[in-house]
Amino acid sequence: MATPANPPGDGTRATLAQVAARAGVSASTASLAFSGAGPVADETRERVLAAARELDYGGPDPRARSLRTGRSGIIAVVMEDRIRVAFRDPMVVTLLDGIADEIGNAGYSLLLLTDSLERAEGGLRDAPMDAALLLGCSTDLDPAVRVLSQRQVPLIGVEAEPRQGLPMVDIDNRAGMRRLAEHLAELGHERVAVITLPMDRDHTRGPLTQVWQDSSVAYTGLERLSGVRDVFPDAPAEVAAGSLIEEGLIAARALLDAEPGLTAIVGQSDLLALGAIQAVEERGLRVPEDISVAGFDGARIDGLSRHRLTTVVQPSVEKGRAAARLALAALAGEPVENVAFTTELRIGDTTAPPGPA
Amino acid sequence: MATPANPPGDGTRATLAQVAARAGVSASTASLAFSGAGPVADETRERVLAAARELDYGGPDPRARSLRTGRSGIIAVVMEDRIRVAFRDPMVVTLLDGIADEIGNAGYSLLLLTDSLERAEGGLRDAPMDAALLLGCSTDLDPAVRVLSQRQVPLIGVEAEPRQGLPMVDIDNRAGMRRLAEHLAELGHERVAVITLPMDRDHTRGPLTQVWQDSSVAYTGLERLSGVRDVFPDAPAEVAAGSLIEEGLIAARALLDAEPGLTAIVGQSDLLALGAIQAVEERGLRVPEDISVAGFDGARIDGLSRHRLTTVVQPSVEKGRAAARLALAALAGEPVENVAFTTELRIGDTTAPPGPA
DNA sequence: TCCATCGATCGAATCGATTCGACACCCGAG
DNA sequence: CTCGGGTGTCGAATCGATTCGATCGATGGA
Repeated sequence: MATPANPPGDGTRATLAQVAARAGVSASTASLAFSGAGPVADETRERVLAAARELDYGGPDPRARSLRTGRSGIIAVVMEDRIRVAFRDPMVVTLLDGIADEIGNAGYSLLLLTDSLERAEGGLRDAPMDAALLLGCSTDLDPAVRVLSQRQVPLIGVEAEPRQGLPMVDIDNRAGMRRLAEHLAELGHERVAVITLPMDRDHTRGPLTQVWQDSSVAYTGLERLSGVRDVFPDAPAEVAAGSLIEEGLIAARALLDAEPGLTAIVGQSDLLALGAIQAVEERGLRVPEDISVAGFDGARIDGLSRHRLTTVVQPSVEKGRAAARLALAALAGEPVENVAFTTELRIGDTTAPPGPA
Repeated sequence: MATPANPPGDGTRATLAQVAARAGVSASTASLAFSGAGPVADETRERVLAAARELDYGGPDPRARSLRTGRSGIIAVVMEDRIRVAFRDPMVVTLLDGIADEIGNAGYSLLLLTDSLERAEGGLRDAPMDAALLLGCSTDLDPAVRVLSQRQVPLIGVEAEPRQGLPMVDIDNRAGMRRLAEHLAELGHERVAVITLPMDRDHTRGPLTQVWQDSSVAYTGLERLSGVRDVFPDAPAEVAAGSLIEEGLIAARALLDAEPGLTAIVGQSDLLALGAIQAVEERGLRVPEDISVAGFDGARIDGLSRHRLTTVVQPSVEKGRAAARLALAALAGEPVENVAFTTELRIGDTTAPPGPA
């Protein structure tokens, strides 16, 4: 205590070895004192911690630790879109929340990556990570998958296209949509149209063409479409440029123009459906009396609408948790298996029997 | 090519040394071949890369690299709330987008941390990072600041309470709100009320009391309040439990009940203001004819309202970029100085002279 | 013809911890 | 009195790269 410690703020961090020296113990013992692994006398531990305090030592360097242990304590989430875009979708946010919570409880932190920018350095190629979760429904993640599996990073997919050797978390998109479609059919609807999620990376709008259906870039969107067409084989579909209210509005306008006899519109997400409601109402029509509208997700969207949307509820937070658990299992060397959640039809007040028109 | 390389998928990553050996060069040369620093003959580089391919080597291990170089390539963002909550605020999302974009361009990745959980391991205490950005307006981040400065991690604050030695990015909350209040005064308003951001960590609702104002837990909220009170010294204020539409709705109902003569409501965020509009309209009153409503942020909130909200626009993405640049500057050893952005009043159609009532 | 220079490569030290095996010591049981 | 079994501590090896200085030819100008 007489000798002045490291001049505070001299820029050079103290090392464990220095702390150990000052406490009069070996580096190994000091390490044990910090990590708690292995037996250390209380008195010794105290001395080490005191020395650390005097030297302003902030604990073992994560870099060195991770080199030695082979673990960085980081799990990455890879998204397709940039944050501003991706996070406008409440499903992405809740999913991420589930992931963060679960890995946080296990002592891991969340690294946010967007694959979009294939920069020379940084990101996918260089960032330390113990595992990665791939978000998104398109095959656009292919390059990311390649880079990361080359790095031998364990990968988990969420709503990704099924792919050899990629464990996944998914929901029954098709069955859920089929149940919704059946609900509409039972109400008596015959002319039903769909607003789909984006079908290509360019986020092109327009009527869904055969080309898109074949190229199968957007797995989730096509699955949900199939669910509706299981019941209404000829249901027309309009592709939106994003899962957003205003996109739903745009797409619904197009549908209302192109399909005169329409009695119901199904959005592939709740936001799209809300946009559709706006489109219907701006024409002076009523929901559900004149046109029924339904969505998908069960998003809790606050204050957006007077209606309680009929929708297919998916357990988004749980999906995130499950994906995180899969990653943790992979890290623990346990076997990982695909996880599938089921959805549930929630009937609100936006669907009703078709009007007399 | 005759000798079989590492059995693919044997679980053990090849090392740079093995690659070097196979290519018949030293490890140093192999390192140079990968990093591009230093002169390497083309032919040699080719041989190294070929060997890497044969051994299925995915590039230098980030853990080892970061130990040696002292850089992890990670910049952390520390938030107060959990993701699900924080990301409902569009300002947080755009801010984060700016940050991610800027640090991404510099080859860094973004680590998302919430300080809330002071777990024994993981997170603030253990995660590798080269710098950290602190988001949020309360002094609740104190423990986080302590832990991180002990670790000698360079810190940058965003909308944080001014604090000794913490470089910051901020906006002129008070001046912006003052200008908005002046706009209302010019229109002839005299009875103006405010809906404030949460004032304590518990997110307590209710009329703003002196206790809250003194404890000064919510820097941004108090600044914005001062701006209004510069013009309307006695403006009553209702504290919301979050920057959400439904919270604005709740708070505005309380204000409308408690303050009969009210002619204008100022929300401290656009979401709060939108809630206020709903509250006004659900009483059969019109905006702006009967009651004017204004917000703060200039958030682009899609499809939420028929109105164009009068608001104070802040450059949220730029704020994020600036914070990121500050962090990068700190890492480069350059001097970092506080950055302040100015806001701009945007007059929409939700403010008008007070009604004849 | 000689020496300074540059290009290409290599050896060895280093980053800061964790961890395995060994060692000394003390206790109680036989 | 001795031996087995904990405890507490230490030494040394190790994780996988980066990087500094040295070496060695070849080149080119004087």
